[in-house]
Amino acid sequence: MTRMARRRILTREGIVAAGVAVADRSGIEGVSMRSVGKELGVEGMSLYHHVTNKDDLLDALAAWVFEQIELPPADAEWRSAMERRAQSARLVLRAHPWAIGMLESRPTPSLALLRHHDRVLGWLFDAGFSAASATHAFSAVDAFVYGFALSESTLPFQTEEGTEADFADAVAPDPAEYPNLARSLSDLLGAGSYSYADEFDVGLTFILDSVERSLTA
Amino acid sequence: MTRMARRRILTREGIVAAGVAVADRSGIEGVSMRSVGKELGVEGMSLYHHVTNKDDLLDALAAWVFEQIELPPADAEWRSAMERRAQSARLVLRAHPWAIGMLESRPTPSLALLRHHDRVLGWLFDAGFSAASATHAFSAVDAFVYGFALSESTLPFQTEEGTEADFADAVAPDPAEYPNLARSLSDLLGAGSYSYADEFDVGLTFILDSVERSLTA
DNA sequence: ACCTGAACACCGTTCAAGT
DNA sequence: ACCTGAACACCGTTCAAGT
Repeated sequence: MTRMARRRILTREGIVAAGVAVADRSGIEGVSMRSVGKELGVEGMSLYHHVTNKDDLLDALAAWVFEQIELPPADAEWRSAMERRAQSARLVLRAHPWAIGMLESRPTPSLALLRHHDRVLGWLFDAGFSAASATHAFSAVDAFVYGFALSESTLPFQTEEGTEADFADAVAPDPAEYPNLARSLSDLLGAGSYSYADEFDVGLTFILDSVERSLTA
Repeated sequence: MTRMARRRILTREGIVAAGVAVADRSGIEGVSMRSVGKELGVEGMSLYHHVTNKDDLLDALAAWVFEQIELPPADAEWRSAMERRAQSARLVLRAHPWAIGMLESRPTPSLALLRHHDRVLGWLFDAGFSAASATHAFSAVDAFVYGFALSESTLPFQTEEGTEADFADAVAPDPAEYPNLARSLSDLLGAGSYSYADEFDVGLTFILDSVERSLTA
């Protein structure tokens, strides 16, 4: 309609950026060839000149999110590096929750993913981990990070907003039927400062403490 | 067509069972009102007399999967009970990977979920955990279990089938570019008996060891 | 070379119509 | 009361047609 919509520039990068914008706004199910096209002022069918199909576009979205994760330098100390990477991954997945479950899913891993994994293993090898124990540490931390992001994204309340108390009021489990749930909620929220977000650091520390112990043992 | 298709019995349970069958066969994106209807020899529109809409059907599928998870008795010892529950959850999610990410996601938790959570907290309270430390243990284990199921479901090779070596041959990272990845793969697979599935027990032990230590400390 | 419009085989959902 | 057929507004994708 408007003369602005006429652009000669339709690139893969631009399409990915538009896809991220649509997904952030309407979730992954809101991403269609037509909706991403509209975001760029173009028909959905035009995208097929730059991406193979929708699956290719989703691959590109997953790779984009993965590249947002901060990766400490190769010579970093293993534990703080694992921590920084985990914290960054969690923030990225909280900002783009539609990406959880896409990250490692695609059959052809992106080059960024291979580089990323190689560096993580590097930290651990430098610290004296064997291949087996490095894999143990890596697998446990990643499963926890992804799972936490998954739990956080599907939680009925939003973290980081102090609405846990509102949530408790809304749910209010019958103490006769669910005594432990009721006790847990009243203890945690009665204390006044509970935040589910803190569970991330606790869980990560559980894992890294055991990993560290297994190294020095 | 056939006279068999005429049935007077179209129940919510039957619809859920048909939905599970379709999802197991074609994934969650294969579940449509029409496809589930066809599974029952009925038009898709007929389902609306027994489920509110597709979202309601998906809620019911999530609840069904959740109920498949084995829950040890209320008086079980906390650590072995947590372990059995985690192992069962993992097996259920491996059998129905389409359910990962649906389990805790729905705004109205099923009664089964509340009962389940209440019992888990009960084990921990009986062992002397505070509300805070019980929540720490619960959150960490669940994030790990869900995340591991997620990783496992998206892995390029199938676990429990010994195809890890085939996978390594297929990927074969360039040792010049990804030295740590190459070393890791050759060390693990050279030893001959690597199975990604074992990482589940290792990671779970990492977490439960730290939890146990925090209890007795 | 790049974008488009029509077409095809699908969706979820509504609703009037059948039994 | 329960099931259906047509209809609506969507999908992904193909392909001939436009520039």
